[in-house]
This record gives sequence, structure tokens and C-alpha cells, in this order.
Amino acid sequence: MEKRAKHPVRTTEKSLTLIDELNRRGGARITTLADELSMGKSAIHNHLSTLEEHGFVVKNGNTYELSLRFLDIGGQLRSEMDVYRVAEPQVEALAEESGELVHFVVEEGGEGVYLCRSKGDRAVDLDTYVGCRHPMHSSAFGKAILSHLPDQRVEEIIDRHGLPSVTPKTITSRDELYDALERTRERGFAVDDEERLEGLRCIAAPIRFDSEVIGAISISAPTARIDDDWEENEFVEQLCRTANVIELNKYKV
Amino acid sequence: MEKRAKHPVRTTEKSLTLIDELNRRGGARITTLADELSMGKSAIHNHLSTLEEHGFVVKNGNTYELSLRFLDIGGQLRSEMDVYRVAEPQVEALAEESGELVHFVVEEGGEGVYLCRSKGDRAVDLDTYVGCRHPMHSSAFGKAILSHLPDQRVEEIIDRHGLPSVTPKTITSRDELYDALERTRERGFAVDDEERLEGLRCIAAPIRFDSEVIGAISISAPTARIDDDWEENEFVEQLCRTANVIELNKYKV
DNA sequence: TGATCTGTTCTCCATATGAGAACACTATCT
DNA sequence: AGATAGTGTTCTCATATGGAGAACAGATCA
Repeated sequence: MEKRAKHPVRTTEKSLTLIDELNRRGGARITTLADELSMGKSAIHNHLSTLEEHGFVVKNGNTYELSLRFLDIGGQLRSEMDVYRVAEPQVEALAEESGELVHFVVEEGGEGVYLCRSKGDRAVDLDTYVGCRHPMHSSAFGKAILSHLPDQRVEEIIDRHGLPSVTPKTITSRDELYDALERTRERGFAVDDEERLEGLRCIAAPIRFDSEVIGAISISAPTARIDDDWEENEFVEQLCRTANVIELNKYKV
Repeated sequence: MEKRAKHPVRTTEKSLTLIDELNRRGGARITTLADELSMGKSAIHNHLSTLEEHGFVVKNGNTYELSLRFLDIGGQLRSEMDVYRVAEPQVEALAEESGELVHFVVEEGGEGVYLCRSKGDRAVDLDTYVGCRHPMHSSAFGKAILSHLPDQRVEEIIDRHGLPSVTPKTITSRDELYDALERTRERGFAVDDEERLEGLRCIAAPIRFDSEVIGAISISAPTARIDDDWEENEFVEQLCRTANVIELNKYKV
């Protein structure tokens, strides 16, 4: 259900395309961008100097880069979310207790967005970063969240993003996904058994408030350290207890 | 030395103004924005739906808000900085060791940008967040960085941002500032004695690489817990040792 | 049910955009 | 050093396009 703007502002779209391209390349020169995007040099120059004047772009020599203004805005958005403030210390505590990699994730636009990340002392070093996005169907946190969204939302999300496969075990059909969500609801937590990265298992618990999901917390570890007899798993208790603490603390805010 | 674009793209400026306004208000409706910015409703509608289509804005009911896309871009910028990757674990370690609030900051556009923040177990709760910006002259980290920048850069920064006062003790003249920078160079670390917030003292050490400053690390605590006989201060050794570790680890990247 | 808020769509003209050419630098080569 | 080939920047003007304003469509309320 991609929404198309009826009257898109083409000039703004050009600026946003430049931002995307700078983001992708980690900075670029005017000529490079002109070649790549087949726009005139003067146009690019005008856009970039406008973005620079407003602090969204910085110029190092002749290379333009996105500025930390994005981190400012993003950080502000995050710090204003009640659930983040409550979850952040708990994520750290769980990372320390479990020794593994712990994330806190919320959903936006049908994708999962990592808001917190904390590494325990033997944690694997995934290439996630605060703010990065990941599809819902191929992750434990995604299934934890989806399992408490109305079916209609789930459909919208699938329609929008599809069910792209990233490993041989990724769920790629609607039926499989709905089965997995059903099992997640029964168990109270979601699992990802190498569906997102081979050699990696994750478990995730939803964070609910007033019977609405507002995020999920997850533990990621090598297959060797997470037993796939889920009910017996030592991390499950730690995870669910932490999720519960976050839910309860949320009431105090 | 504010750079004015010779041929600003006015349409882009309008979109950026909207982003600023949404940022300031934490979301707004079309009518509100139209009244506040004295633009037509249709114009605002076109801009916002364009921004939404490109994922920079999300619509909740009739309220438009900035999306976590900003956190994505900002987080990516941060995670790609070598110095961040090296500093982050050290900031956590220093927070744990000192028990206080520790920040890692870099300079951009003449301001300090917080890249890391970690709280020790008795840390004060400042309203800083990852990505937030603060003037250089009224902070320990700022003076730590300025003290290793060429005078010409320091002048540019003062010209651009002035020396605004935030407490009675804030440095407000160039002479005072240059004296403070001189003392900082002699000591090897910078101090802020209630110059930024009454009741708060900070110490900061520059992080240098190839004789260039690339950031600073700081400890903040209530005046009662930081002795103003700086040379005797227990935190100084912890701080400078950590700064040194970061500088050395940076070579390995 | 009608009144009064919203947001959305449409049309059309004043206006801002950007291609392209000319210019000004800077670096590199001979 | 002087020539050459890259840059980024400025300028102009024909034309695409942005947005005011009006009309429309939903929502919310009395």
C-alpha cells in the first residue's frame, strides 16, 4: 500500500535524492553526483549549497557529506519516546546478565528500527547500529511485534515489503508466517533460527502497553549458545522478565 | 563566516523549514503549519506528502511527524566513524569506573556533537542525548577541542557562534577564552566549573590523532563530587588514561 | 440533520529551476 | 614555467513547476 503523492514536489525530490546518494556513498563530489544522477552540475551545486546553509550537509574540501544534524534530529526523536527511556537501562542490564547482544526495536513503516543495542561480554558483533532498519518477517523481534498487530496491519506490511529471503531458512510465504505468529502468541516469545543470518539464533519478546505492541526486545547469539529446545532455554526467562519490567516501568512515566 | 548560497533552491528551503518546524514541535497538523509559517495549505500538503513518500516523515492520523529515517542516517554516519567505534567501549568503561556521566564529543560546524553517552551508577541525569549539540566555549569538551585547533579556526568559530552566556561563570570574552585554552594546553585537560550549568563541574581530555584533535571525552558530576583543586582530582587520572587508550587503539583501526 | 471543522484535489499563471555556456580556480603534466 | 585538463562556481533565460485560491470531500460535533 505504497502511498503515491498526488502532487509531488519535484524540486524537493531532487534534494532528497541527493541526500540518499550522499548517504549511500558516504559523501561525494559534485561531478560524481552529476554523472551518477544525470543532472546538471549547476543544479547539484545549488541544491547542495542550500542543504549546507541549513546545516544538513557539510563540505570538506570539495567533498559534500551529510552532517550530524541527522543524528541530532534522530537522537531527539528517540530521546522523546517514553518507551525508549524505560527500555534503555533494561537493555543494558539484560546484555550484562546474558553476556549476549541485546536489541530494543520499534516498528515504523512496516520495518523494525533498532533503538538500543548493548553488548554483553561475549556478544557477537552484528553489523547493526542504532537507527538501522530490518524487515519484520525475517527476525525474532519482527515476529514478536507482528504477532500482536491486527491481521490487517500485517497484510499491509507484507504487501508493502514482501517476504524477501535472506537465508535458506527465511520465511517466504504468508501461511508459514501466520503459523509462526500463532506459535509466537502461544509461547509468548518469538524465535529466529538462522532465518536472518546463518549461524545466528535470536529470541524476542514483545513489549505491550494497554494491549498494544510498542516494541520488542531481543537476544542474539551463535546457534551453539542458544538451545533450540526453546522451552528449556536459559535465556528465555531472562528475556521475558526484562520485557515485563519494561512494561511495568512504562506505567510510571 | 556564515556561507550564503548564491542561488538557494527556495523550494528545498521550504521543505527544510517544514522539517525544522516538525522537529521543534514534535509533529504537527497541516492547518497548524499553514498558520504558523504563513503558507498555503496545498503547498504544505504537497511538501509533506513528498517527504512522506520518501520516508522522511510519517503520518499518524492527521498529524505529521519526522520519521526515524533521521536516526537511521545519523546512526549510520556515526557507526562509520572509526573514532566512534574505538571510543564507545571506553566511554562505557570510564562511566563504570568513575560512576559518573561520561560523554564523547566531536566538533562539527563549530559546535560540539555528543556521539556517546554513558551513565555510571551515581551519575547525574543531564538532558543531553546522542546527537545533541552544544557550544564549544561553555563546556569542558569544547575547550579541550579548541585548545588544539589553530587560532584561525577558533576565530571562525567565535565569529560564527559568538560567546553566549548560559550561567554567571560562562566565558564571554575572547581574552578569557584564549587564557583558558592556554591553561588547558598546559594541564593537558580542560575544566568547566559551573560555566554551563550551575552546580555542575566537568573535566575533559582531547583525543588527538596524528597531532589533530578528533574529539574529546568528558566526565560530568555535581560540584560536590569533583574537587576544584584540579591537580589533585581523582577523576583526572581515569579520564586522561582513557583518552590515551582511545588514541592508541585508534592506530589499530 | 446541518454546521463547521478538517485534509485533499484541481487549475492556471507568476515564478523559481536548472541546462548549458562561460568563467575561475587548482592540480598535474611536459 | 607554461600548457592542459580537471575541478567548482556563476550567469542567463526558456520553460517546467510550485502553490494560491477555490472547490470538494470527509470527519466531528451540536
